[in-house]
Formats: sequence, C-alpha cells, structure tokens
Amino acid sequence: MADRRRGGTAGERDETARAIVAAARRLFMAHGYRAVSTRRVAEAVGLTQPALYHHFATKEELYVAVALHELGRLRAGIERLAGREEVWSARLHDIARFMLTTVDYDFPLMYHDMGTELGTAARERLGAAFYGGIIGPLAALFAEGERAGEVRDEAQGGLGAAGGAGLFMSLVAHFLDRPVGATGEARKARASGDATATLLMRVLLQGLGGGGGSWVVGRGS
Amino acid sequence: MADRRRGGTAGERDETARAIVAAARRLFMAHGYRAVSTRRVAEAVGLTQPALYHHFATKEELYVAVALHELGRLRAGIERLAGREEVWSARLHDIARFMLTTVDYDFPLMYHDMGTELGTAARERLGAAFYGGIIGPLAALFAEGERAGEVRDEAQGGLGAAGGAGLFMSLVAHFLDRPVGATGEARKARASGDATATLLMRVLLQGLGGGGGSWVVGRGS
DNA sequence: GTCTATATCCTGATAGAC
DNA sequence: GTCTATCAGGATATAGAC
Repeated sequence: MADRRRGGTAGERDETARAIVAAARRLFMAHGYRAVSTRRVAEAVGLTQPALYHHFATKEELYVAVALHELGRLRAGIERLAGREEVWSARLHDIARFMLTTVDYDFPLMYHDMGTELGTAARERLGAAFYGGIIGPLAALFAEGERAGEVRDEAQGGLGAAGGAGLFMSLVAHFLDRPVGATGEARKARASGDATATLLMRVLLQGLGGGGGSWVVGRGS
Repeated sequence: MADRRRGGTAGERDETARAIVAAARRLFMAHGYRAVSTRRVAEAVGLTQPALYHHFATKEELYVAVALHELGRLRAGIERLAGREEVWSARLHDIARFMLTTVDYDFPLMYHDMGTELGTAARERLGAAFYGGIIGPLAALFAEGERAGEVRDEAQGGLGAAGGAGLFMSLVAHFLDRPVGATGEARKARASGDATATLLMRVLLQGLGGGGGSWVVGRGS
C-alpha cells in the first residue's frame, strides 16, 4: 500500500474513489442519506472532508455512485441465480437466500432515500437501475413461474409478474428484519439464511392459512 | 375561534398543542424525523419556532407525542374491529382495510425513525406502545385464528401469533405503496381500500402459488 | 403564550497553498 | 490529490421583552 498522502501516479485515484464508495455505502445504507454527513464519510476513509470533492462533485453524486454499485451487485447475483439450470422454486429460493445473507442494511430506508431525498435526475437514474436491474429480472422469473403453473397469474387472482416481484422484495425486507432463530448480532449469520429463505418461500407461495386443510399437507417443501 | 395572539385563558394551551401535533404528524410521517425542522412545523401551524418550546421541551418530545397519538389511533381502530362479532377473516379483513384507508404516510419510515433516530428513553416508550398497542392485539387475533384452524401454527410451519402479526404489518406497508387499481393521488381513494384489503388477505392466507391446483379453487374469498 | 434576537453547532461546498 | 481555512446557510435551543 503506497502512502496515500504522497498522491501516487497509477490508478490510485480509482482506488481512493472505491474506498470512499465502500465507506459511504456502509454509512448511507445503515443511517440514511440525510443522517450521514460528508465529514463522517471522509473520516471513515481517512481523508478530510474537502478531499471528497476531488472524486465526487456533490454528496448526491456520491450517493448515486453508492446506490448504483449496490444495485449492480444485486443485479449480478439475481441474474446469475435466475439463469441456472434448476427447477423454478429452487432458483427463487436461492435468490432469496442470496439477498437475505448479503444485504446487511435497511432496505426500506434505501427505497425511501431513492424516492424522496434526491433530485429528479438522480432519482430517475436510480429508478431505472432498480426497475431494470432488480424488478425486471425478478418479474421475468415470475412470468416463467406463471407459465409453469407455479404462481397464479392475474386471471387467477395473482398479482402479475411485476406485482409478484414487488411482493418478493417486500418479503425479503420483512425477513431481513426477522431472521429465523436469530436475534441481535446473529442476524448476519449465514447459517440462518437457508432456513429463513425456506420460510419466505413457504409464505410467498402458500401464505399462512389453512393449517387444518388437507391441501397444505402434500405440497412438498 | 379566539385570537391566539391574545393568549386565551381557557384550555387554549391544549388546543395549540393539539394543532402543533397535528401539523407535526403530517410532516414527520411524510418526510421523516430528520428531514423536518422545527421551523417548518411552526410555520405550518402559524407560530414562530421558539413558541413550540413552550409546549414541547425538545424536538424529540414532539415526535414522541406525534407517534403516541398515531399509535393510539391505530390501537383504537384495531381493538374496535378485532372485538366485533364477526367471523375471524372478516375482522382481519376490516382491520386491513382500516389501515390501508386511514394511514396516509410512509410506514417503514416511521419504523426507522422510531428505531434509530431517537434516544434510548424515547425509543423504549414508543416500542412499548407499538408492541403493546398494535402487535399485541394483532397477535391475539392471530392466536385466535390458529385455534380456529384459519392460520397454521408454528408446529404446522407457520410463524406463530406474533410472527403472523408482523407479517400482516409488512403486507399492509407493502400494499400501502401499491393500492389495487390506483396510481398517484388516487392512492388515498377510499374506493380502492376494499379491493386492496381483499387482495392482501388472499396473499396472506393463500400466497401466490399453485394457479393450477384444485385446492385453491374452492377456498372462498 | 408568543414574540424578537441570538447563541452554538453542524451542514455542504469552495478557495488556494503545497 | 490532499491539505488548511473558510463561507454561507440552516439546525436546535435559549434569553428576555411584552
């Protein structure tokens, strides 16, 4: 590691920018756009606050870089798991587990920040990345599930492909807050990810109803 | 209406405090604790900013008053509807409709503010009101549903009474953002509340799965 | 009970030396 | 490319007149 204070000549500029994004990601996603000051980000990465402005023109631009990075990571994971040769429910289960085990921040908070704390241009850029990169692939998977008879389509009282994808995201956010058999710091324990994903899938596909009905028993999980 | 500048002698102090809480409720619940300044609240109610401090010692105390008021309103509605002489699913449906039609703010944002923006004492007061007044009555209703066979209990792969109540709240938050057949300002339209509540109940009890299975058909909606 | 005036602090962003 | 110094604005909260 070269001394950053000397200002190396190679691709060190990109390296510093990446470090800023990484630190900002943790802070923004945990506390929200407004609650995190640029001074706090700079301190976390070992710089003074004005130095940030050499890499990002505004705080909003830094947030956009953070959000795009995270949305890209989620998109890559979702597309990889959705494209595997596996039965439909196994692919969706693995996507749920992927999100439950690798998302360590407050999902609704990110959604709120994207929707209300940013200017129009930034909001539209992130909205396009969210709907194109997250909801889109998930909706394609749900459409496949409808064709395969795994999910009710709108004619059968379902929510449609995009509606199913949105419900899936809400359930991920719900179970992120309430992992099965874990409290406090154990939240991030990978061990619970599989059990939580299984529970999420059961709630998504079967709901909570009808404990006495024979139709629940017999549908394998 | 007496001239507020004259400082009436009767219960006008309480009246002003109520007006402050009402204005603060709209602002806090829509934009979040941090994004709303005391100046903005004062302006909305027609006072100067320091006048607020005659009624509430700190901004945090004002937020607590706002949240307790709203939690009390929800508790009253939930307990009233849960205690009626009606079949189980109809009572839960009506609670869903009540929340979908009368909550006009960002529910996850309120949850985030309660959890992270307040000091320990305030957080504990609001947590007690939330779990005692909202989750508690809902969990009692879900426990009744388990006994009646309407909801799977934990032995049958369900979430338990408190888990069911939490899921119900998450689904309310989900469908608050996505009312059936309504976009934009039509969100608050009462007309869509009933259809959205019905859809919520179907998702809660049956999930999205199995369009082709005969077991879905035949279960009344 | 509300006002004006102000203390104190923190914010995002800029200027200019090195 | 990062630093020190600083600006301008907005935040919560307080002091004291009326």
